[in-house]
Amino acid sequence: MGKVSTRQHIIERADQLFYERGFEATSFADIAQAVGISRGNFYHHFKKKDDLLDAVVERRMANTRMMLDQWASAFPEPKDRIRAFIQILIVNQAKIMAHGCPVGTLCAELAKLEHVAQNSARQIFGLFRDWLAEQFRSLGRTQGAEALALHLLGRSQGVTALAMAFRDPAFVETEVAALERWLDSIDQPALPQDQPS
Amino acid sequence: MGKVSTRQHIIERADQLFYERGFEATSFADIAQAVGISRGNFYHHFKKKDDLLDAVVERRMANTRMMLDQWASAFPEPKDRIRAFIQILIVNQAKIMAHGCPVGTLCAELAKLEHVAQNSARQIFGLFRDWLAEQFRSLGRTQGAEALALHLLGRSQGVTALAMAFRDPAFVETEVAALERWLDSIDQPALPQDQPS
DNA sequence: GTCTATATGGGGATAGAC
DNA sequence: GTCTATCCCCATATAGAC
Repeated sequence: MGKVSTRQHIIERADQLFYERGFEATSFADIAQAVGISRGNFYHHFKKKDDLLDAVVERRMANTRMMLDQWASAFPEPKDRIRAFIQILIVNQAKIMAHGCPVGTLCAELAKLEHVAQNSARQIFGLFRDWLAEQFRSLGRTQGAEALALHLLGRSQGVTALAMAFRDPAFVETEVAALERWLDSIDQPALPQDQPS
Repeated sequence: MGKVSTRQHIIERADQLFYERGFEATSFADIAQAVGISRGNFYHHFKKKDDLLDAVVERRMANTRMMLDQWASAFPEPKDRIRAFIQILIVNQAKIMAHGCPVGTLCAELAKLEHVAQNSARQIFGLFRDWLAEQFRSLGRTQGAEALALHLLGRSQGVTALAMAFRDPAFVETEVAALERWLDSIDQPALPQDQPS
């Protein structure tokens, strides 16, 4: 407690800078300066930039899991849990208008670089997809749960993309309201006690 | 005719490479090689990389205008025009899964770089927004036309984002079908001959 | 207009002293 | 674990011959 390790400190700052400026555009000099260490010290903790990227992706995975667990604890109702997901767009509105979605923009950048870490980055999306699908299943949508999850994930990605381009808070709020109406309109079938055939 | 100017050739190749690899990740050496000229010759045509970016954005603007005009000529019905927009996701499916949307990914990259060309890039989105809004207005949606346009633009951006991350053709097709159902469900009010008050 | 140098700077990465 | 010093490469950009 109190003081985090230098390694952890590097990962945190790199996470932030990769998000704000992008992976490639962030140099070791940038991170070293943000952390307050020399560039040389850097290589004691991470041999290659890709190693650091792996650590950052791992951190984001862990943080995502924590956030999803927290929502699950805080909200017993699946719809409230899904609403919490939608509300990220409002809670992080300023950051999203400035730098987009951390997951989406990283995946896009790594795809263009044909970077090996593409697969790990996509798994963060996978966490959201699976968690959302679980909530839709709890709502009785046992069949199309994954499609619903991907639909919602896509809708939120679309909002972040245009939020970044146009920087219009009103657009974000309009779309969030539309998403919440969409969620409310999801029919909640009676619990299937008897399953035909 | 026949042979395009070297300048034009550079712009075309840069356009393609900026899309496939990203703006920053594409070097003059890459473009020079693709065009088949020396790096030195390059600077005869463009003093700075940013000048080339401007030219590429201008080209994309012009190409977008041409495409929209072409759709307007080919389809008299607004719904068919909007359908043509939605169908880009199918027509360019392979490229989108590999490199995303050319406009969205460029805007995202420039936003992170805090690049001055951000404003020009966003105007490409503006072309789509305004053209789509006009189609919705033709459908009788005189009030919420722009919101509908942004909604559709956002939905399509969301599809490209997840298409790039998951590379799942089935997802794209499912979402395109959903978008077409959404479009069909847009009520087409009777032409407002008498306007209250 | 096109080429071959070349200048200059920044990036990732290493060696080795403390 | 942290530092300074350094290597090497590649990027943008320039100068000047053809």
